Amino acid sequence: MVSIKDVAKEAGVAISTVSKVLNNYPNVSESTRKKVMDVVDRLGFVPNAVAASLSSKRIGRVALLIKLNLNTQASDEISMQYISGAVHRAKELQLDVITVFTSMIDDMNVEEVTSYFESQGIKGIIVYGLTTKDKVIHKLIGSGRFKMVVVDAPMVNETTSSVSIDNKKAQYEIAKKTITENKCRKVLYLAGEDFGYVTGERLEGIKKLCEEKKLKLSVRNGNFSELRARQLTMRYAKNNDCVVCASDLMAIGAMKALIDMDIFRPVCGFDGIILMGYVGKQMNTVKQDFVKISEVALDELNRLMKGKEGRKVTVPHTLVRMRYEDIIS
Amino acid sequence: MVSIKDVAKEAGVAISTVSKVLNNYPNVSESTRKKVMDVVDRLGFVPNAVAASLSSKRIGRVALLIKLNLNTQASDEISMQYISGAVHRAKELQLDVITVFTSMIDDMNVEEVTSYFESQGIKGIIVYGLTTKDKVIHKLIGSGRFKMVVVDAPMVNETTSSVSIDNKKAQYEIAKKTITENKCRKVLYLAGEDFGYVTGERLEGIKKLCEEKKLKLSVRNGNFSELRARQLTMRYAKNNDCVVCASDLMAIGAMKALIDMDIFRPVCGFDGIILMGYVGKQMNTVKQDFVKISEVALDELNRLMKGKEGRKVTVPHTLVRMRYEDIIS
DNA sequence: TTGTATGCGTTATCAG
DNA sequence: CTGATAACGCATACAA
Repeated sequence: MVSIKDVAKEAGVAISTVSKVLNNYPNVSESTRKKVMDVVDRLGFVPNAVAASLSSKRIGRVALLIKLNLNTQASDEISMQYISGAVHRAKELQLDVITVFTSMIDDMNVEEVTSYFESQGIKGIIVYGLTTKDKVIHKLIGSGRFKMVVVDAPMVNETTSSVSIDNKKAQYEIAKKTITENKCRKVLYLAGEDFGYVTGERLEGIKKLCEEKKLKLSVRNGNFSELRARQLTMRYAKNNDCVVCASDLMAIGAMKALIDMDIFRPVCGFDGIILMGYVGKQMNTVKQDFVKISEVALDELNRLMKGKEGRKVTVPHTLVRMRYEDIIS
Repeated sequence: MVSIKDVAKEAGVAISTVSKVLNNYPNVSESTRKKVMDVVDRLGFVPNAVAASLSSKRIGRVALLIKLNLNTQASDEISMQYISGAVHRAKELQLDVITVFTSMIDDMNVEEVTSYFESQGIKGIIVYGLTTKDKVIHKLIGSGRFKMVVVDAPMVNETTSSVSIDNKKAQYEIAKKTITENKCRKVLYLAGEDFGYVTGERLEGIKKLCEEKKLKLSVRNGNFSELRARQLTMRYAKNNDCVVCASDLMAIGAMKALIDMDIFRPVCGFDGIILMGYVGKQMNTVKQDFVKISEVALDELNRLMKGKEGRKVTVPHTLVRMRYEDIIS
């Protein structure tokens, strides 16, 4: 393995000089800079990230904290898009990212989680899909020990930024579209789980719409579960004109239930996952660009690590209609 | 951050002694071992993995090399299951795993990839979904620089093991089940992509069956693509009695095409992904336990890193029929 | 502008 | 069985 020592020897300079060149220090003459870079290229030297992060208190690595939920197809798809966006952007920003799955830290307390991340040389963390139940993560955010970006949860402080779409607005818009297209008066709304932050925001959206339009609104807790949505639809859809769902998975469950019940009600979802295309019926949904969201999250983390303050960042969304023809490949 | 030094001081022993206790060295008295462990627990000390991997020439870290394929739902699901299995087993084996996505090393040559992994302190790599096109990975395997386990590709040498189900047998069995259930004589087989290793093995399976049963076999290259499968089915299904597919995704494409053509032909798939349950029709398929496969891969890598030789490991599969009722949650 | 020396947290070697 | 001490590869304060 070619190390910085080899480069130094070969270039006839000191190790520290090589280090300075590599890290773009100002006080290096152009001639030695070139001399060193030539050797670096020739030897194909790549700095040892492990050693660097040990030695330096600087930049540090970034962790993507991902929930591994094997029960639903949808979360796999979303997680993968998040990862893809983050990895891509990290490469551009020259940040060293690692992915950490919540199952790895499930049974740890804050101190343990902190030491775990520190033991990995991590300075910044992106949290995807935080719920109010995740006490440990909340403490982690409060501790200020790491720079953090929380996707889809309104956590903001000195060292923490939040990144998400405008959930309230999106829910308002997609429901409005569906409802006006079908002239509905009575709305069945299947909400997400109590512990999710987006649940409340989306609920506000539908409430605002129903107040404005003077619609009758029935809210049921669908818990982001396809099965639960199916049951609720079976039970309550008949007395309503449409089913507005806080997630695509619930929309799928609702739609399949309606088909089995042999009645028609317009259904709309939320997220824009590919699975929607497989259901056979077209449905309105909010399309979130998860790749983009994750890229923005990384930009934001980069900003925080440069010492800036935490803030709230909103990413745009679109309204779409998912069809099988669009997703097949 | 509490370090090994703090533990040593607190326990009144030398740093090296603490290290020995932590790494289960033989020559440590039971009394000091206990004394040290007490302090470790009390202080909540977690060894710094970064420093450890810098210092040690030993075990080292493990990388999971994952293909990020955003075009298909199916691969997301499979990747996530692989990751889940690996992460879980790694925790049990006390191995430090990191996930690396192929997009990160796409434009590198062997030397660069090697330095990249070395710079991450990686000693062992698990490769998921290798194709014959991945020249760089092949060179990596040949180099013997890392201990490697290849999932779903028959690569075996001194430092490389292969882990997979018996693809030939599985394809034989699922096709046999479907064909005998429906008394078929003419079989349309939609094969995987040319570059995939499993493609050839599965093809052997169906060929063996058709020879034994004296069935007429038409093989088409479906390229693991749902769309391609749809097109091929539209074109060739009418003249055949059934459609045997080398992947679930193709089976879904074929089934949807058949529905649109308004003709019935039994279809069977391969993999056992959840998406199968969403298609509306029940289909036979081979269920691979991707979590289990990944666990086995990690066990195998652990074995290699202990100096054992590479070998071929086969994981059992099952035949199932996927229904919506089974996958909804 | 360049080089020297020290430390990051750990493991490994070798005396004691 | 235990404890100094030298690496590991790199960054950086400080000296030259």
